[in-house]
Amino acid sequence: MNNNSPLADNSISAAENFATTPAFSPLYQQIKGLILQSLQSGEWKPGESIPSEMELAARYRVSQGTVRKAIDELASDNLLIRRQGKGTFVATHAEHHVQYRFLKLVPDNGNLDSEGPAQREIVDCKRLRATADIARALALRTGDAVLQVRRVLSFAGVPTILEDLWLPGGPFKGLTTERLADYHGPMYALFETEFGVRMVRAEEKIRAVQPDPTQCQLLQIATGTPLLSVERVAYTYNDTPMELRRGFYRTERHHYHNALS
Amino acid sequence: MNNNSPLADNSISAAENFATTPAFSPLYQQIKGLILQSLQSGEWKPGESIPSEMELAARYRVSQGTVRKAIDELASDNLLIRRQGKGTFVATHAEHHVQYRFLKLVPDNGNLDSEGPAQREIVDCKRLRATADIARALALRTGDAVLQVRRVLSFAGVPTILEDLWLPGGPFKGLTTERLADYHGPMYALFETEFGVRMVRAEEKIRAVQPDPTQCQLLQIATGTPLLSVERVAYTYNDTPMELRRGFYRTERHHYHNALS
DNA sequence: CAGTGGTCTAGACCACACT
DNA sequence: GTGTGGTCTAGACCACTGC
Repeated sequence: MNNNSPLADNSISAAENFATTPAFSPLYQQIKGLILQSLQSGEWKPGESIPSEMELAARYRVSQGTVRKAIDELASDNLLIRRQGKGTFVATHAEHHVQYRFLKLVPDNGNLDSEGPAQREIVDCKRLRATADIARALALRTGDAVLQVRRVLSFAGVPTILEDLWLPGGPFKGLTTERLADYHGPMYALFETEFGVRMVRAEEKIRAVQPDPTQCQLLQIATGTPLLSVERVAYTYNDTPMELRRGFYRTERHHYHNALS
Repeated sequence: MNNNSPLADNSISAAENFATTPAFSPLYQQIKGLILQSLQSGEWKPGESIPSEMELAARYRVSQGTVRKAIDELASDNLLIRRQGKGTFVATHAEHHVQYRFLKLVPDNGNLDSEGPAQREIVDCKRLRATADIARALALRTGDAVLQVRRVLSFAGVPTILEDLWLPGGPFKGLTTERLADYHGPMYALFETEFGVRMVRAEEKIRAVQPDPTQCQLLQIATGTPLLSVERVAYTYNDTPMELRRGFYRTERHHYHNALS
């Protein structure tokens, strides 16, 4: 038996796998896991192309079709991007056409691009110790070091979003106000290039809230204007939470858009 | 050439199709369209099973793999549901485990089921003529007959959602307050069984708003309590809008949950 | 047991992008 | 032209369901 195979013994041939594996896992799922490992380890970096289907098939000693199915799933999870004739690429937040991948706020007329580039103003950035609820969200312990960032996003000159972010201190060691302020582009793109942290998915909890005085001042709104509260936890690979974000959106001329199916 | 084929001439064989079609459309996409037609025409009804992959392959004169890919896409669009060993079924809103398929409001602790069954109270139901904005949303003309429904949903006895719905008069001829009030279950399930209208996807625009006095009274809230405004347009097959719904959600103990990827 | 969907393979050929 | 992903086929066998 060929123990040099990158796959576990039970997967060297499909037939063996099917016949003998107790907790059955399809070959393509195992391939998917191996590809995921390579993404995680940084073997293939965001924006780069991964090896061709034929190469991967040879590497994993399976048919092209099996690799294809693995890649298909990763592509539908938005971890990879297929481009016919060119190759398969690692998804990134740094490309212009996916600028606002996780931002679902859109103008009532048109789209965010039609309002020109967003102005990003860093209000504050400091290190502190995690409170209980922040620690829980980030899978840390209470008192662990975290980074807190407050910023305001404006569209067409109108302050529209106020956000507080909390990041785990470890992975984001070295992040400063200056570094944030100097960077013009999606924050998640900076996280990728500077800290090797790729946000892969997120969950949001949305509420309607009354603003407090500070929020009113930063967003330049009257005290009676209700705000959309958007609490997001963003995850890297392996469902590891890497960011807690509390956003407050003005919704007089914008709305949060969601497609259901 | 076999003109009795259910497929267009350019699709009788894959080779011909590939070689000669000007606006190239993959075979499996065409099959997908044909299956969609059968769903739309009611040949296969919600909850029923469709023919097996082998049968469909014979019917459309393609390989099982091609049918499979067509069904795969329809299943990922939530139009069909595959069950290994049993068959492929037409999706429906009438099954218990998909009760709240389009409702994204969940309790801060637990899920909607943990709060017991929702109480649905029909406040109002009347026919009227479409205003300009309602007509636009439903692809009707201003002044066309529409049905307006107002209802309140309560969870654990607490009124939580106030909704106004507008439905096109034609497809929903015969819908009355009584019929709605007597039906205990998801409204979209009633639409399926009584009117043959299957909601397939929807889009929502979400805002934070200040409630008006009527809303305060129906939801039993203080005038200062901000509400989540959720405006939904729901579509049947062919992207035909079939419902406009304006919901107002209380978010003191619930939140709108959204997963991003 | 038979019938269904699910996985895997091997091979052919097409569409697209680059050079 | 060469190499990439995309489509299609035919056949084998596995896993799950229900008779």
